[in-house]
Amino acid sequence: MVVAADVLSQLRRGALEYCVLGLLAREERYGFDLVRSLGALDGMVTGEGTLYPLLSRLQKDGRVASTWRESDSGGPPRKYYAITSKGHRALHDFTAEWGRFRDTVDTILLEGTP
Amino acid sequence: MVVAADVLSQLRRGALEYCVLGLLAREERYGFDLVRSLGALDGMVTGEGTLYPLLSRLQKDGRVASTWRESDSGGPPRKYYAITSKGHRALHDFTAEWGRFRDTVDTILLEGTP
DNA sequence: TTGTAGAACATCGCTACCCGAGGTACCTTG
DNA sequence: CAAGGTACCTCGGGTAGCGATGTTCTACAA
Repeated sequence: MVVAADVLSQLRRGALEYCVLGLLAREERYGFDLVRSLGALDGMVTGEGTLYPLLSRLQKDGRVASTWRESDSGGPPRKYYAITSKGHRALHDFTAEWGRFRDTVDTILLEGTP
Repeated sequence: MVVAADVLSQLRRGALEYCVLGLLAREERYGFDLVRSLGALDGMVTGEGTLYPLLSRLQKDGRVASTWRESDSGGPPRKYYAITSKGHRALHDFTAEWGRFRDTVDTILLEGTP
């Protein structure tokens, strides 16, 4: 029963998807690289079993587009993902939702533990 | 396919539990009242089908304790929930986790959409 | 040449939990 | 007594994160 890990696992739900879009909004990325990047961020530890299905979902919904490209440093080819205009719109909408949600949670937590 | 509602539904996961603890940290509450209070908060719309199982879980884990009390304005008896010391500790720990998680998401979203 | 290691992709089954729908009991009011 | 609001609860479905596992490709060492 690893408490903190489980708590974060639930917190990531819904947000992780848009964090990936946020990273892709800056530059193209391939899946394995995203796993490592997210793993380095506080509270965003993920594995491939999470990210690959997530990326498939994003592509299926047209929020990202992918292109295969050879690795520049050996190894198997990489699948690069780029955000689409639909993805940009989704990210924009989520950012607004997130702001409201975040403020609500902050208010409840801070007023609850004075 | 109601987009915003689904997004929020996922976001609430994990956080809702501690928002309830946060509300209970201020004063005792009964379930139905919590449903109405949360419904009035931005991004926290919930139903009884969400809240009652959640309260049962909290009690099972010893983070809240309940006492039946008669209604002071007619109607069926109410089950009042109070936060326990274990609940306070859990809330405290989560608040720290939440702070880190929130900042990480904020950073990614803001840097992604300049 | 073989084999070992790492990079990079993918899928499967498990689990947690949010949610709508439905159900029961209590009390007041007409 | 019937109707409606209050307040409790349960069930089934769906979604998404996660560990385990598998596959392919390249580089490099023995």
